[in-house]
Amino acid sequence: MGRRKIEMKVVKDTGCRQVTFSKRRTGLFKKANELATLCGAEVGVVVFSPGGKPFSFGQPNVDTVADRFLKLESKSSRDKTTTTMSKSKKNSAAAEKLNHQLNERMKEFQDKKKRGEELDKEIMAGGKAVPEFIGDLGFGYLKKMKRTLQGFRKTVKERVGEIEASSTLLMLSKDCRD
Amino acid sequence: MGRRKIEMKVVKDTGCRQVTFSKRRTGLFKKANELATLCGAEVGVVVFSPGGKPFSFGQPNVDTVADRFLKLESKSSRDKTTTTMSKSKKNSAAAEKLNHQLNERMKEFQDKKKRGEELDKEIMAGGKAVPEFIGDLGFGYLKKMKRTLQGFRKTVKERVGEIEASSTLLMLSKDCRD
DNA sequence: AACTATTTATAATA
DNA sequence: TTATTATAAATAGTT
Repeated sequence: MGRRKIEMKVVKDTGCRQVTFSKRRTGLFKKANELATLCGAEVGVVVFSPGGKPFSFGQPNVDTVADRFLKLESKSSRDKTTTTMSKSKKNSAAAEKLNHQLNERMKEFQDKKKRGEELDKEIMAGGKAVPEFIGDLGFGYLKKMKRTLQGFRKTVKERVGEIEASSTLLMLSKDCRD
Repeated sequence: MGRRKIEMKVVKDTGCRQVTFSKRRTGLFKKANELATLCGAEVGVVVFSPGGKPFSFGQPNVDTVADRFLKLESKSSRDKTTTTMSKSKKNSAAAEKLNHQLNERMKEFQDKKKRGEELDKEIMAGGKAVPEFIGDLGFGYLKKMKRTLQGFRKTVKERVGEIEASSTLLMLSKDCRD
């Protein structure tokens, strides 16, 4: 969207990143406002700069939207309050919750993927830089990181199994074949 | 940004407004993600459709960002980092940061995993409850969910491969064998 | 759900 | 920093 296409990774140059942050924050808020205006939707956006400075946009205002969302979340995690809902409504709500969780997880993984790529690049920088990089860390730290990575791999693998099971269940149901 | 320029007021036609809402919501979330990615910023977006359905995007996740913002009112913090670090210190710091992030995400993941298991139990409650549950959802929704699950599975599988690669790299280095 | 014709956002530049 | 401008990206109307 400019003179050149840019890679979707952190902008290295600090000054450039600052400018990009400022421009894109403005653009994001403008888009949020347009969505609210055109569709009569409530929209809340909160941005923390890398330096930790908060910026926000809200229609009708951020706090209202954030509160509404947070209350919704805490309510949906306590299903005891839904005793007056019809069964199909409850199921829909549960399904929506499941879908939301899946979306959240997908985003997490996208993020993990990206960060993993960054780590790889960092490690690989300069081709033979790996021993250097690792050399700077210390053995104790490396061992800890190794365990961390192993644990993480295990978690991911377990989760893959669970997802397989869940999705297979859903897909096995009739009327769900395309 | 389309065949014609449109007025910035609520779109009258219901169907058209629905389509606009969907397209622009997607666009807004994409922009939010780009801002977070390019600038290393935390971003949270919450949208309520005119019908009251909630949609959200968050980096690292909406609740965190929303909480941080809502609790901000009484606090202000700032930390200037030293720019005179040695290379090895910088690398250590970077690695530690990465590790910290990884740990944080693992915690998040464990939590989500637990919640997912609970949800699975809920769904499975009564043994034969699944077909019933699915019956209430509608085919269109199921198809969407199926695609979501398929996409998620693919992402997870890819990520497993990447994790393997990254951790193998680290583990291959000498002095890191226990 | 795809597909363009346009508009809009923005990366590089001044 | 602010303004300009050449391109990339988003999307309104269409199929």
